[in-house]
Amino acid sequence: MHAHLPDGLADGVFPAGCPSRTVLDHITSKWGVLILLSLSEGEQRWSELRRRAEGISEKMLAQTLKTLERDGLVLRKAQPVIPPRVDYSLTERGHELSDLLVPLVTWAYNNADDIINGQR
Amino acid sequence: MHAHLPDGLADGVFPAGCPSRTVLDHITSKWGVLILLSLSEGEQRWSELRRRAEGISEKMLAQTLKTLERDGLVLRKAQPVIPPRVDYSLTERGHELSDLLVPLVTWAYNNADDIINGQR
DNA sequence: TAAGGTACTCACCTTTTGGTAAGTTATGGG
DNA sequence: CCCATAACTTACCAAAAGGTGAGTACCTTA
Repeated sequence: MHAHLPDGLADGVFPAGCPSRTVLDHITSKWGVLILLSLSEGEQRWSELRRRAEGISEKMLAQTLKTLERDGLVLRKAQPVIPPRVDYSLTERGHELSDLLVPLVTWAYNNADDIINGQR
Repeated sequence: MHAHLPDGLADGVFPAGCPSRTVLDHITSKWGVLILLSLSEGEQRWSELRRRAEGISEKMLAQTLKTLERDGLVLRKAQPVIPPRVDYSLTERGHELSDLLVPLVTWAYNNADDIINGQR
């Protein structure tokens, strides 16, 4: 009936030093989720990402993009022009992930009001 | 081909004060995810949760469980016995959510090594 | 009488996270 | 000559998250 955890986590124990903990932290970080989701709609420039992930600071945008790029989830294409132009997009792996993230965020979006107002 | 965002988020903008931001923060919090996942395997006691979400402190366990309970995702059943016995389980809404969280964590678990070692 | 078990809470302190404002780069346009 | 532009980086500071160790409750068992 319900989804179940992979064998390695079957007993529900999540080892503290496990790489999956680190990855989970990256992909569930506040700004990480928002950027991944934004990019799931297509390639975008730095300034566009800033606008779409409303409230993010330049510092956090840079930091988050670097982490996602190192993780092979986001691709950075810089054009050697002045003023600079940099396009960000999801890698194949990033798409795999965002396909799982989208239903989650959609659920959060649909249930947010009920949850915050303490209904049901 | 790819999953897409709900209409309210169609332009990829996530309003800063939006309730869905708050909910997203709760359900993607480091310990929140782990507890939700652990409970997806069935009802558990406080001490069992402590053990399974390896590394969590009592303070964070209490705090996280309170948030999840307030959000209507986790049910707290306290039995009036000494020593105390409290059982935690997912609500229906909690199950809906964990069904979306499980594939995400499974993906993270399967890809963690490649991501951390910078492969692909 | 004293210790043990369970599920907490609290006060205090450290660590991490994140914001702000300034600086950087190189070129084209006025 | 100088300002605007885009995509950053840096230093500094404030805020939030989180750890530690102690304390609490109450009954049961030794």
